[in-house]
Amino acid sequence: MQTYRHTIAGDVITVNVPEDLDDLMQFEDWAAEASRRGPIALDTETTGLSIFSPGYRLRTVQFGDAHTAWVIHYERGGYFRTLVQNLLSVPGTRFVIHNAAFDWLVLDKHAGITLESLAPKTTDTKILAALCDPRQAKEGGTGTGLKPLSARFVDPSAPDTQGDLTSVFNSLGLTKETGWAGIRLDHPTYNLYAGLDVILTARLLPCLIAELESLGVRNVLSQYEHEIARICAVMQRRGMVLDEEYTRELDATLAAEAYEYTEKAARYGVENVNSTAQIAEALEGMGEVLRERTASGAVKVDKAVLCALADVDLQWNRLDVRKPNPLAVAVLRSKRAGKWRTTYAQRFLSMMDAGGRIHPGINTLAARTGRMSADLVQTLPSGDAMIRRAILAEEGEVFVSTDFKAVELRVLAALADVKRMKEAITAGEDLHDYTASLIYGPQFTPKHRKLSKGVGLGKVYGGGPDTLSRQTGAPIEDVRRAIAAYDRVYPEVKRASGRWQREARGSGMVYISAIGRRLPLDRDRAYAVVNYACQSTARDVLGQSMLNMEEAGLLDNCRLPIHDEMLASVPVGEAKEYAREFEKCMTFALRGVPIEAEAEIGGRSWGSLYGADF
DNA sequence: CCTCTCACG
DNA sequence: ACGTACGTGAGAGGT
Repeated sequence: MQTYRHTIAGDVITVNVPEDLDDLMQFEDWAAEASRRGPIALDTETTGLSIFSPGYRLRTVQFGDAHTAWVIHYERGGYFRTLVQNLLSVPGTRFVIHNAAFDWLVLDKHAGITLESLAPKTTDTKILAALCDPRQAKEGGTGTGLKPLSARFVDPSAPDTQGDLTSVFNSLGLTKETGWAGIRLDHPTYNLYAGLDVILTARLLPCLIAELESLGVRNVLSQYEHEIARICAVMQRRGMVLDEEYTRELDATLAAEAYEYTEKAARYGVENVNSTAQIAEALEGMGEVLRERTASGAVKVDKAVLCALADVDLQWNRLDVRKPNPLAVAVLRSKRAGKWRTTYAQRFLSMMDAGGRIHPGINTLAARTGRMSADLVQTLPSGDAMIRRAILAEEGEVFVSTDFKAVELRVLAALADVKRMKEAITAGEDLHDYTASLIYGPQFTPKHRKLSKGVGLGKVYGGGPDTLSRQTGAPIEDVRRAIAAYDRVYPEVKRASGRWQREARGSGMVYISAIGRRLPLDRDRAYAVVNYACQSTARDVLGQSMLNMEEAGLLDNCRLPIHDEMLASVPVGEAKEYAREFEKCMTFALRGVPIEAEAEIGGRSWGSLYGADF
């Protein structure tokens, strides 16, 4: 047995690293005893973060309580492996994990322990921490990482070992990326680090439970978040089919386009199309006047500035108000091709698993409002189907996308009890149509509706005329008229904003959402409470729908939640029936206000829902 | 590591 | 007193 001692919060703790069968039997005895006392802290060390990439390995599995950690070298196989699998399969043994979804998926994929079996036995300290304070560290919160939480609740010096391990990697000629796979399994710092993490997790649990108790956060909210985490982990494990051949062609096409326009930009003296300083200098040399500045005082050279010089709107439609500047055109095209290639095509290929699938990681509590985020696919272009075309439904299936209808506005109508909004919704009127008629009169066009949608949403979140006009492209006079009309028609919104801000000030600048979620406000932008309340409740409306989907047997079809939408893969012959089922799961009343959804049936590729013909 | 830019809801 | 859009992930440049 290798044994390490360390001090945490004044206590000497022990990290045991079993080396033979006798050591493992001691571990077994400890585990039997520890599981009777309470949940066992659990963690894994692996070769990296992309669980589904070829060659990925599970290296160690750690177990522990507040004073003792056991680092089991799973990679050695044999008894090391079977003992871990046995312990994780014992009925009734509970575990506490920090960021459980990651370890669930690692153990599911690489140790044969299904997430369906492990999730019901798990408490996730990251979820508990997010329910105490959902803010990231840079937003003024504690953050929800194990280290910052341990520093606050357990021991201020707890995070120091992290830096030690990075310097060990460096001293071995390894980096932050290669270190996890390359370091020797018996390296002392590696094992100490691995052991400390479970001890910190074990110590964090009672602190966070006490914190939640004192803040009055109900246990059902925590249980609900654990269900959502499990459901999203199932979707992440499934992943989506990548059209590899198409993606490779796309990569080549975008490379050629980027090359062509980078060359053109170079003729005007711009060596690097991503350097705003170079572009500004070259444009000014051509006689263009650049008036806009960024917050830090630099010349602003963004898409809006370049589009104006290229005589196109933000959707690249020709404006015909000036002669297009050829450098602006070249920079726009080169930057877009380059970004789309690296951020989408190449990233898809690099993240593809051995079966040709990609697995977007879902963070179920990413935003301060509780909104989820997904890596890899959250922000694929929607105006052009080229990128989404690379992602496919299952063989013999098609994509169905079911969207809520104006969910944030319906939530607002429910929360703030907005009379005319509720009447319009109940009467089956389209809220954005209604806004458009307020601004443009009954003869409004589809383009008017689109502008009105932006104005309507921006307005309720506190946007002013300038911002709303800039964001939506609607003329400023129209925006002013819309704002005046809004305040007349929906006076309850402003009143609710004031009331919610007062409530928050009375409880340490925290607004408590409809389901009891704590939403901290920034003192100097308390008006954001309207956005927080709507965004957060809309997130939980989607969360409730996801529980409904699992109940209806649709979880295996679900692929990705996207704020107000569920993307699903369904058998081509039964698409209509599935579409109705998804709509049903996303339809219910919120304080008497109907929440409704509409399914769109596409083809095999995700791009088919955005205009692609496949 | 911070800033800027750009993609989405 | 008045007015303020909100929330993400990701790549590249520059300090």
